[in-house]
Amino acid sequence: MGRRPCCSKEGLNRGAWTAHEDKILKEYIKVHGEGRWRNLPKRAGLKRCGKSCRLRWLNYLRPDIKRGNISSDEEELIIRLHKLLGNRWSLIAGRLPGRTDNEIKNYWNTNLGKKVKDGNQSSSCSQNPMATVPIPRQDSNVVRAKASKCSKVVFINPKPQMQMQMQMQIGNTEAETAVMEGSGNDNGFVSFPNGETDMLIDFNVGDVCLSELLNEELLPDGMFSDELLKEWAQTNFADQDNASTNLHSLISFLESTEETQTLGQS
DNA sequence: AATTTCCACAACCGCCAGTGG
DNA sequence: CCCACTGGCGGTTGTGGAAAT
Repeated sequence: MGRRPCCSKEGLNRGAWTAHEDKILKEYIKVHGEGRWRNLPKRAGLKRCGKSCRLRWLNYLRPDIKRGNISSDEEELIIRLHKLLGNRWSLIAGRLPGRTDNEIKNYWNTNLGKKVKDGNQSSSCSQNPMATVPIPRQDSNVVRAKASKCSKVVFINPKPQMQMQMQMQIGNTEAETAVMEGSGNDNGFVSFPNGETDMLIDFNVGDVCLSELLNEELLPDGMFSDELLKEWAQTNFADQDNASTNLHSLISFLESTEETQTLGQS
């Protein structure tokens, strides 16, 4: 049994939207709100697929859309975020108010992708002697939630009293648990009192070294600041009964801060 | 001026995750 | 647990306009 298509393709308009269609869609959403995209075309009297309506609304008709003229600041931010997040356009777009994932994706594919490729074949996690996980792709330093495994911990300027053993679960089984050597507390776990240490988690998932990104000051001020990362670290490590973690938490954290920002704006 | 090539971007497609019955 | 529905995401394609020949 195959998946039911989102709509019957017969008798539907395709290709570029007309001003008239845009008007119908805008007015319908103004009255009825977003959602229920499958039924929307029929109710609104549009000869379009529901998905197409959704896309049109999200990418072009929403009132808060900012179009064209991506500034150099935005461009720089996109590059940094792409280095951190990879092709997660919706997440990147979430950090750029008024920009859509589609616009950023297109901009990357036509401009930044080439630019970055030309100008950057430099450092990689693989050059770090601590790296143990093979790197599947060399062309980008990205975090991929599905492949996330935390493989190392880096202490930057560790204070003597903060040197400790650290255990992190890097997989689902006990066999996949890594113990970071060093001196530390008895139970092998670590907590992060406010401001007590400069500690970074290195997600060597074959794609990214977070500490490398930070050391290169790739992360923009106020975006993934030290405070933000410390907050994340506390969230994920302060509970000593549950000190295991993985990269999902970072992605989730970024997404949650995004939601918070969104809520704060509205 | 006509034709070809290149580029930007809007739109489509297929897949996946979340959710509710 | 299974299944269908829905919304969302990222990759890819199609097309119109600009630039080059």
